[in-house]
Amino acid sequence: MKSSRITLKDLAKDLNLSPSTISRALGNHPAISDFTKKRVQNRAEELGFRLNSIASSFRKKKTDSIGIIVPRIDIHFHSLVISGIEEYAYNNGYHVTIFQSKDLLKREKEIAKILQTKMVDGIIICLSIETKNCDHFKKFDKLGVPMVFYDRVPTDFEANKIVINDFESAYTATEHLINAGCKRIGHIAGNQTTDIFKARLEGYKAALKKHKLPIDSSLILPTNNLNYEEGVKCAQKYMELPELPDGIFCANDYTAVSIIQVFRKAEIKIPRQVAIVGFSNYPISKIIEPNLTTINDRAFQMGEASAKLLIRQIEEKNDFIESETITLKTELIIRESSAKVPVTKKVVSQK
Amino acid sequence: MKSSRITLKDLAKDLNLSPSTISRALGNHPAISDFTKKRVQNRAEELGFRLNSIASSFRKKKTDSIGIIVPRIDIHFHSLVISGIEEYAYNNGYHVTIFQSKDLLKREKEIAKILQTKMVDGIIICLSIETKNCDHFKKFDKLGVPMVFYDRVPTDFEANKIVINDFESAYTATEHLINAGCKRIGHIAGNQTTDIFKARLEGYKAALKKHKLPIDSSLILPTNNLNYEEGVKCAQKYMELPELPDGIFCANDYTAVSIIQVFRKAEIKIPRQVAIVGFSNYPISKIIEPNLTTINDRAFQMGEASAKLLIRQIEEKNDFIESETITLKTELIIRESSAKVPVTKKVVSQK
DNA sequence: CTGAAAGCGCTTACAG
DNA sequence: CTGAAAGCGCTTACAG
Repeated sequence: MKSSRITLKDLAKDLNLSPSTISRALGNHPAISDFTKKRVQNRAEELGFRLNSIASSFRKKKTDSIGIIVPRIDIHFHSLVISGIEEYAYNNGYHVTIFQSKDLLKREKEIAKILQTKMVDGIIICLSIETKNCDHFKKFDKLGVPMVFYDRVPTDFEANKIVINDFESAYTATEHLINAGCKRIGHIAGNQTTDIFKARLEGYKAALKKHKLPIDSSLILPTNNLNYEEGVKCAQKYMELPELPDGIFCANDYTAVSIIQVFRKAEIKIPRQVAIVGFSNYPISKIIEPNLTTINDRAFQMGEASAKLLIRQIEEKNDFIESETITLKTELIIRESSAKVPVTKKVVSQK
Repeated sequence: MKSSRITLKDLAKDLNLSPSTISRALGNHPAISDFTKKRVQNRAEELGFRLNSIASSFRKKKTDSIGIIVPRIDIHFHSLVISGIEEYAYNNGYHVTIFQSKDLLKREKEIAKILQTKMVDGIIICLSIETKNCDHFKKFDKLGVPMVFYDRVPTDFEANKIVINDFESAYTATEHLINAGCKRIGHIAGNQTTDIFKARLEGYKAALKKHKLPIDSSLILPTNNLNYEEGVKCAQKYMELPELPDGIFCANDYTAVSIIQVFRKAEIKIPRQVAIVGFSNYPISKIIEPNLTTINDRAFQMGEASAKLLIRQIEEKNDFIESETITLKTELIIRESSAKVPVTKKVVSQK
């Protein structure tokens, strides 16, 4: 059934040339005459010859493939990152193979083992939420396979990282609320075992301190996953307080949206009574009413930057660089949900 | 820098066994004694030996890899499908390599050529919006590489397809509006060069006919991409009519959401004055107020089914089957946006 | 139950 | 500018 493919040798026989010459002609080797190249390339096209890139990879010890490990593909943030990776990789002759850890350490370890056999040229990873140490990735260092981590990155070992400045972003978001006139600012915090959410909480606190506002722990509500349902619960907790906050910085957009909806049902005016700022610039932030002020976390660019750094490391093999960390500039997108006084639409870039 | 990997031959020498035996022991071949297997496997683990699966694929002419071509990874529907594919593939020993056509025929053709060299065992494809014929995929048939198409599938040649019944789903959605008491039902139609959107329009018309309601072409609004902005324009067009429709079946959720928002701003009551039904069960359909009645299009299951069918075809090589088409059951999820008379939450499965 | 040998389809250092 | 030859790291049909 599987009709046998034409090999490079077949093509060589057909053209009365050696396999060496065919290989070089197809690879556009400078030593081959233009006449021969044209002849070979035309005939290859005619016969529908396709190089067996597995054989080629095997011989060259280079697969032109990048392994990606993400918690889940269907989380919008990760799908944007993957899209950015694929785009950059494609334009540079690489292809991407994707694995989902499902946020399980066990599965992440399994995938790491599989990737060691797949001979990928490099790996891009967002750690699972369960991952506390990166021993299972150390083998890649030994094998000389470069790795780049994004978003949830390791703290226990030197590694290439693409991150945003969560502290600064949170600081900027909180300061924006302060500038809008808020005095009692709450924070819906992400899981405090994860560094990025710790940093967002710290940024929030720092902004309050800077502006001499008290840090009121009753206004800081912890969550596990920052999902919509947890947001609803947080909104209810705020409503049970003797006094509502007048601004809330949420560690992501889902909780921000749920707060808006619960408050609106309770006839609490947004932004007049409570101004809201989210984090991530999810599509819903442009649709929810009022539109949500939020932080653009550069998901697509994070993917591009990850792929770019990884491919550079694959191709340069610069022995003097131990690791690189690239911090992307975020952007505060100001929309209606924080406009205590009506503002014209504007954007504040984090410096 | 790249420390040389341990090969199977090294392991053989270390254990004083032949490479044949090592290969069989690692592959759990029945002819090898349990004692030898244990010895080999333990020593492999000790030395951190990892089989070079490129060499193995090359030799076996089997890569255990599936190529995926989607328009874009960051469209939620596709990210769910990919997630379903990855999940099923992973559990069955395959990995997935993803390419984005960006809805460009030119790029889709490029990717098809690349995949011919990559020696993938099979391919899953959602056609680009520009694709009118599938000549660029015919080569895979010749090479004996199975293909499965989902969602946007070819009509010009026999192929394995995973689809939903768009006609029936649209019929069910429209009939639901009729049962809710609507008499003047509009439809926001998708690009009519795409079969699935043609089918949704036909299903809508068929339901009206069945219930002896007139088909009023002024209520059928065409769009190109069914995006939010087009939805806004459609809403405005409806408002310019001498009389509003009392129900609208939208070919996707984005346009449904935009209609809801524009109408609400104009103080048009939903669902009392106009009932709305969407299509796809996007996350936003649960968040928008009122919650959106919609069709669950089984994106994740579509991915699972695609992978399952593909892997079956890869492994069975049944020469008697020309092609298979699997139609997934959709589900009408009834929420507030269509509740002319208040209903308790329920779900109607398409039979 | 184990081994020797051939070979998968390329690429590349070497030679001319 | 082109070719002969070796070999990448496995697997498997064949032999014992």
